Amino acid sequence: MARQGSVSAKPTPSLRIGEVARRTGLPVKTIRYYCDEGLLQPRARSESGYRLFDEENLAELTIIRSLRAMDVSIPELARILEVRRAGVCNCSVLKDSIAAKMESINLRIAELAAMKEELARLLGSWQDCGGLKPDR
Amino acid sequence: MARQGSVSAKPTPSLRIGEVARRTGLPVKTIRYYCDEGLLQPRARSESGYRLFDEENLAELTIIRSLRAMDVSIPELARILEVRRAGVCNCSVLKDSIAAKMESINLRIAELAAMKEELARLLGSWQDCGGLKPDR
DNA sequence: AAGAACCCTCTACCGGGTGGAAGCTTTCCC
DNA sequence: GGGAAAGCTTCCACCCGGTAGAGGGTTCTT
Repeated sequence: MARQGSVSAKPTPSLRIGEVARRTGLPVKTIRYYCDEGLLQPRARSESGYRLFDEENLAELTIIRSLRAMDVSIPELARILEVRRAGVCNCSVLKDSIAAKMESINLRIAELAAMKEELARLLGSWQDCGGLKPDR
Repeated sequence: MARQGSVSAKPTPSLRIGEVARRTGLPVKTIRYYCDEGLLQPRARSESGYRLFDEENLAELTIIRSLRAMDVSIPELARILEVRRAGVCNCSVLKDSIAAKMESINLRIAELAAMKEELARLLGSWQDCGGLKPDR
C-alpha cells in the first residue's frame, strides 16, 4: 500500500467543509449552521474565506452528532462544548445534563407506551363500526 | 336526576371560540390555527364574522387533541377528519394510520432505549476523567 | 353610554435545520 | 494556459405546529 502522500503529517490538516461533511456524515449546510450557532469554531479561514477545520473540530462534531441524536438542544450543546473547550473537566456539567436527558427519555418512553396502549384501545373500539357502513 | 336545564335542546348551540377553548382545554389561538389549516370547519360565521362552532366541532377537536398528542401530523389528521366528515366508515383509513403510528412508536421506543444505553455508557466512560483535571 | 371582555385578521417569531440563488475559488483535464 | 466543473461563500426563504402581539371591530355588563 502506498503511503498517503507526504513524508511527515502536517500538524494543521486544514480540512475544508466538504471533507468534514464526508468524514462526519453530516450535511455541509448543517455544519455551517452549527458554526453560525456558535457550536463549532473553525480553526481558521483561508485567504479566500473558506472555513478551515482541524481534528479537534471533528471530535467536537462527533460529540455534537451523538448528543443531538439524543435530543440535547443546541444551546445546551453550546454550553457543554464551551466548558469542554475551556479545558476544565466538564464531568459535572455533562453528568448533570446527561442525567436530565435520561430522565426525560424515561418520561418520553412512558408517554409513548401510554400512547401505544391508547392506540390499541382505539383500534379495538373502532373495530365494531365495521358492520355499520362499510365503505366498500 | 334533574334534566339538563331547558325544555328542548337547541339544535344549533353556536358556541363561540372562547367557549370551545374553555370546553376543550385548547388555546383559542390553536383552535383558530386548526381552522386555518382546514382541520376544523366552524359550522358558520356570525354576521360580525365570529366563528360559530357546534357539538360536532367539539367532537372533532377531541379527536384532534388525542391524535395530536400521539404525534399524528396535521395533514394526516386533515385526511382522517375529511373521511370522517364524508360520513363513510373510515375504519380502514384510521386503522392504517394508527397501525403506522404504532409502528413508528415502537421504533421510537427502541431508539430511545438505545439512547439510554448510550448515555449510560457515556456516563460511565466519563467517570474516569474525574482525576484528570477536577474543576474544583 | 362607557368599559370590559371577546373576537377578528395580519405579521412575525421559535428550533433545527434545508433548499436555492448568485457569485467567488480551486481543481481537473486537455 | 484556459475553460469547465466542483467546491465554497453569503443571504434569503421555507418547513412544522403553534404562539405572541398589534390594531381594530363586536358583544356583554353595569
